[in-house]
Amino acid sequence: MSAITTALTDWEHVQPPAARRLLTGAIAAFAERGYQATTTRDIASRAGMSPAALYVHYSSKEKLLFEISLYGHKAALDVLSSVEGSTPTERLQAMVSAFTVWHAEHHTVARVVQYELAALSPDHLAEVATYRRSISALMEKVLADGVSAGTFQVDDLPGTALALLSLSIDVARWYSPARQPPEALGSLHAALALRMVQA
Amino acid sequence: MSAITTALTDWEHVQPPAARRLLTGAIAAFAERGYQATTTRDIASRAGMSPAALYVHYSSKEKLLFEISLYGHKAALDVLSSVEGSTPTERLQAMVSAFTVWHAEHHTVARVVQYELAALSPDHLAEVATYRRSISALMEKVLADGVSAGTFQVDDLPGTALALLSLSIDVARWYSPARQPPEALGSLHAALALRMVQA
DNA sequence: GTCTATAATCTGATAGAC
DNA sequence: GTCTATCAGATTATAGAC
Repeated sequence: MSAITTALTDWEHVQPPAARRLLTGAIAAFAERGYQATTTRDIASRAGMSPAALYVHYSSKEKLLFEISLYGHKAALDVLSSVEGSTPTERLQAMVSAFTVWHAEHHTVARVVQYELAALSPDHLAEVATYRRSISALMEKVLADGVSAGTFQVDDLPGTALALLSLSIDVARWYSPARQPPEALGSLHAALALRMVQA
Repeated sequence: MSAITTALTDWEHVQPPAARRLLTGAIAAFAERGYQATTTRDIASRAGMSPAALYVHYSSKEKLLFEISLYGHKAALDVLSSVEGSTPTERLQAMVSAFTVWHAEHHTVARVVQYELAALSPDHLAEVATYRRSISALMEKVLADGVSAGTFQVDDLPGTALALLSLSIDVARWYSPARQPPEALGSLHAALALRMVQA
């Protein structure tokens, strides 16, 4: 597990602890009810503080969302880019599996990353959009490699890449830990993905 | 096109016209910014009315959301259940294609249907949940039929059915008419779906 | 760095005239 | 059935004491 992925798991890089409590409280609240339905009082009370204390650590509610979204996007990109494998087949399976596992394991953060983009300021949205384009590019690259090698047969490359990402991203919408372990879901999606593109 | 699907396209069954203008305005607003970020003033002004006029036609903002969500769920179920085909292969392709086309063509309503469930009251959520279970059951049925007939090979039936639905549902998240016609996307998804389950 | 208190604004919804 | 006016409460954010 890379440094950034480990960091996302415990958020220990967010200092001081009060700022971390606010951030993890905000993640839980945003994932549960959405950004707009979450109040600063709600976030502060989850962190055991008064509403005013939030503004010592974050200049606004939107800035808190941005911190979560930015770090979440970095972690999601890291998960895809740190995959290893000597063939396109191996890499595609590892990518789809890891991306699905991440969306299941971190489904609260993933929900904020995937469904609260509209609440970001234009500047902040532009910044996370660069990470989103990198994620799409990685998926398109492995498909192109497989086509070149003759192991994949893909008619619509951008469309197929988007469909593969959809499979993992949509996990954030419905996943609940009670349903199944993330790894089982990752294996299923990796197998389905391979069948979708195999020559 | 069945009666309910035609009706969803123009909402002519919503009477009087003032109620319809409020409802279509609410769909646009909810899809654009989400339910919580949309104000009753916003909805009313899109319909060319004062905020107070909304309450002559709908008893609350949540009731308006429920009307949209309920009818949207009915239409989505209708799209899946009115599919024809003599073999599981034909029916699966037609179902995935039609479900994807519906989510692209009606991506504003679909966004409300798929992403605003948390804003519904417990009673209203329970009512739309019955439609959601029917949708899942239809997808699981066609897979089971294909397995029985020997044309499909499916290891995890509920998981694969959910993955197939995900492919279409996630369209509501990213679709923009500028990107591609709904039918092209439907064909792509139908082809990918078939490869996912073919024996 | 946290608190209490509060400013300034916005929210869903209602009252009553026309 | 639509309007203007408004209520009662909630919202983000700030001021100033400790």
